Amino acid sequence: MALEHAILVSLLEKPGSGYELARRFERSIGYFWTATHQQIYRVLKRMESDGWVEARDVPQQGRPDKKEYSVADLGRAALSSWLHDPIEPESVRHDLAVKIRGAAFDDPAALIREVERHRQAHRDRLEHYLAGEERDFTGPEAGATAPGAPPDAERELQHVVLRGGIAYERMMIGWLDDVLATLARFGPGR
Amino acid sequence: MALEHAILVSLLEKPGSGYELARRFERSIGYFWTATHQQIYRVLKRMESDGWVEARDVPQQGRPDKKEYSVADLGRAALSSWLHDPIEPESVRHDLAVKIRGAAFDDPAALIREVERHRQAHRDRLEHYLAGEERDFTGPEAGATAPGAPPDAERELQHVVLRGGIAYERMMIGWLDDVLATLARFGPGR
DNA sequence: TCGTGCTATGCAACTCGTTGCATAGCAAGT
DNA sequence: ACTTGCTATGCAACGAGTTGCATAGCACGA
Repeated sequence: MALEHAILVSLLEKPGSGYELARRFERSIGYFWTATHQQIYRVLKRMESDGWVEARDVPQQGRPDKKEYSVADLGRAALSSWLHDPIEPESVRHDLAVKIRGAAFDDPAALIREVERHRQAHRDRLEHYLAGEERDFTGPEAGATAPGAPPDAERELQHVVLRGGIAYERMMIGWLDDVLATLARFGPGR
Repeated sequence: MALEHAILVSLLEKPGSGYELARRFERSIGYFWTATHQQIYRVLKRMESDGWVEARDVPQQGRPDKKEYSVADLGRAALSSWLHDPIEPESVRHDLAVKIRGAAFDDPAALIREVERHRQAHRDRLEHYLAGEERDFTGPEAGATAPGAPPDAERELQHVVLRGGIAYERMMIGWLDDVLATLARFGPGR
């Protein structure tokens, strides 16, 4: 399980509340990990009772109070130990691939719309990633780090992960084009 | 949930026992879906009691008997209805990406070996996929289907899914090279 | 004959993740 | 006054998926 570790990384990058974490998991962290607020609150609670993180009540004006979490020494140690443990390469789960093979026993042409919808979703994500790259990772050349910005290593590693997301979306778009061309060959000739 | 649907597709391609299904999930179906024998047995049982599949006892010589499952009408209908329902594009989970961003708070150089291990695993899978493609999808040209072989649509759709696996592995290898180059920049200069 | 290993099926306990629902403060529009 | 919507946290129940263990037949080699 890596959710706790994803939370540790995110809190090290910047402390925040459960709610804030949930929103990050819809954006930058969401490039490679997803979680609902439920799961985040539950895991945060466990992490707090394990001494991995510490909570601090922060009153806010115009909004409900929040609990701001930050990483404790035990959490840093746990992360470090996990980083040094080897993990297995992830196994894949593609509903869409099941559908594509299943289409052989139904109407292949009926799947075209669905595949087009997925292609569009991946195009949207790609645009979103590219906009984020433009915003966060272009501009001041190496060395000229803006004040308050994260140090070089952190920035560079965030960037390479984002490039992974971009490569993934580009690959998917190309493959879905291949799928569409294949499905088209069975639509009319059926 | 698509496990039941993945099982339906696999049984339509060829009837088989729970054990045989588990092995297919380690090979061709495993390109895009994984499941342990536990899950398969449990789901098969539910599917049988729902009337989606039918079991037939098959005595074997030199081996324990097996229960061979095949798809019933209700199962075919359930698959068809699922195929016509839209699904959400899958969300991603990459432990390795968590580690890479986490490396900013530890020793980036220590991650190099792990990334190299993953790169090798993806190279192995790519080789495996390419061998499968060579074996199953080259040779007799379109139209000249061998006797007993699955019909054109089934074959073509299996092939396009395999091409997806190949594209995925190639993308991963390329990205992991990018990751290694990035990590290398922080190893010596740390 | 004893261990190893493959086929074949299954139970029990657990963790992970999702969904539905509930609460509560405050802002802004109608 | 009422509704809508955002921040913020949480419970309860369920379903999906993993892990450890157990059983049993048979083959094969040391």
